[in-house]
Amino acid sequence: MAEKKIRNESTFSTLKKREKDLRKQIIVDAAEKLFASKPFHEVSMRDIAKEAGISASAIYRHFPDQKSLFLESFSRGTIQLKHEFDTMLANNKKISIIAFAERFIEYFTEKDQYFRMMINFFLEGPVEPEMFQKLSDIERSLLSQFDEVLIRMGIKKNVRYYSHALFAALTGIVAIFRSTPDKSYKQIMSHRKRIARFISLLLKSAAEK
Amino acid sequence: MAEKKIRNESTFSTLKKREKDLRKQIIVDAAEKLFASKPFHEVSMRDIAKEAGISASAIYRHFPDQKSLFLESFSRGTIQLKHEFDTMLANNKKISIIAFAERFIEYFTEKDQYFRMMINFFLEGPVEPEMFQKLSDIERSLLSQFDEVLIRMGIKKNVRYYSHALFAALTGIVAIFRSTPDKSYKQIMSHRKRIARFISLLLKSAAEK
DNA sequence: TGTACATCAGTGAACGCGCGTTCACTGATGTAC
DNA sequence: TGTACATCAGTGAACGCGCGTTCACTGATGTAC
Repeated sequence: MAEKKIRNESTFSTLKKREKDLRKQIIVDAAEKLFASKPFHEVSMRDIAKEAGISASAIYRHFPDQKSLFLESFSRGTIQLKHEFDTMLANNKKISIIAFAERFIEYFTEKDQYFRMMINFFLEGPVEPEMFQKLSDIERSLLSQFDEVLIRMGIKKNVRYYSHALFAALTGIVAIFRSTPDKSYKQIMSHRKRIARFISLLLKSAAEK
Repeated sequence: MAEKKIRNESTFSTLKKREKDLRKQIIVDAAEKLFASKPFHEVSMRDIAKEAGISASAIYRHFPDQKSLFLESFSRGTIQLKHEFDTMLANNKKISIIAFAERFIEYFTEKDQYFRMMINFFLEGPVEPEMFQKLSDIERSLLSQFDEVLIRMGIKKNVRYYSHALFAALTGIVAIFRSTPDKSYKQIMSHRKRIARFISLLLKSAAEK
C-alpha cells in the first residue's frame, strides 16, 4: 500500500515534470525562432509570449527573468555541437581536421542565432558570472576537441597554437562572410567551407612538414 | 569693397564652420569614450550629452538622429587603419605580411570599440543602406590591401583565398581572445599577436612552396 | 460521494523606468538701416 | 551710434513609446477528510 502510493506519486510527478518541461520548451522554441530574425537584445518578452501563444506574464512561471531564458536557449543550442564532436571523436580513431572544420562551419551557418549570441557574449562581456562560466566552458570544450583532432593528426609541438589559430579562423569566417542581397545562403555556405578547407589544409601541410 | 566683403565672409564662415566641426567632434569624442565601456546600443543620447557637458537636445543641433552620430563615430575610427595601410604600402615596396597582420591586431586591440561596432554591423545586419555601404567599403578596402601585400609577397594563384583566410583569422583572433579577470590587456595583446604571427607564417610558407 | 482547501499555469492591467526625440524658450552674437 | 531683426547653440520640460516585471485574479485539477 505504502509502496504503491510512492510509486504512483513518483510516476505522477515525473509526468508532471515532463509536461512542465514541454511547456518550457515551447517558450524556448519561440525565443529561438525570433532570435533567427532579430538581434537577441531586440527580442522582448512580449514578442516571445506572442510567438508561444501565451501572455508575457506566463513566461515568469517558467523562468525567473529574461536573462535566464536567453541563457537556456543559448546553452541548448551550443551544447549540441560539443556532443556531435564527441561522437565524431569516439567513432573515428583518425579524424580529418577538414571534416571537423566543415562541420563547425555547417553548424554555425545553420544555427546563426547561436553564433551571434556567442560572439555577442564574447564581445560585450558577459558580466554575469553564470554566463561567463557557460561561455568559457563552451570555448574550452571546443578548443580541447580541436586539440584532440590535431594530436591524432600527428602534431606534437605547439598544438595549442594550431587549435587557437583554427578556432579563430573558423569563428572569423562565420563572422565576416554573411548573406547579403546579392549572395545567397548556399553561396555563403560554400564560400565559408571553401575558406575553412583552405585554412585546414594549410595547418595540415604545416603539421606534416 | 565688394571683394573685401566676400573675402571677409569667406574667412568668417570658414572659422564658423571650423568651430561647428569642433563642437561636433566633442560630441563624437564623448560617444567614443562611452563605447569603450559599454555595448554601443546601451549608450544613450543622455549619456553622451552628459559626457560632452551639454544637454541631450543640443546633440540634435549637430546630428539628425542617434544613428548618424554612431555612424560618424564608427567611420572616423575605421578609416584611420585604411590610411595607415595605404601609407605602409606606399613607403615599402616589399612589405611583410606579418607586420601587416600585427598592425591589424594592434589597431583593433587598442580601439576595441570600433572592432565591436564592426562585428555588430556584420552580425546584426546593417539594414540601413548607408551603413551597409560604409561597412562594405571598409571590408573591400581592407581585403584589397591584403591582396596587394600578398601579391608583392609573390603569391600568384588564389590570392583571394589567402586574403580571405587572413582577414577571417585576424577578425576571429580579436573576437575570441579577450580580457578576462585573469588575463590582462598586455597578455591578451601578446597572445593575439602570437597567433596572428603563427597564421601569417603558415600563409607565407604555403606561398613559398 | 461531497465539500473544503491547496496548487499552479495562465491572464490582463498596471507600474516604473529609460529611451529617442520634439518643442517652446533663452540669450548671445551678428546684420541692416 | 542706436535700434529692430535674424540666426543659432543650447536648455529643460515634456511626449509617446516599449520595455521587464509585478500583481490580483481566474479556473482547472488534484487532495484530504
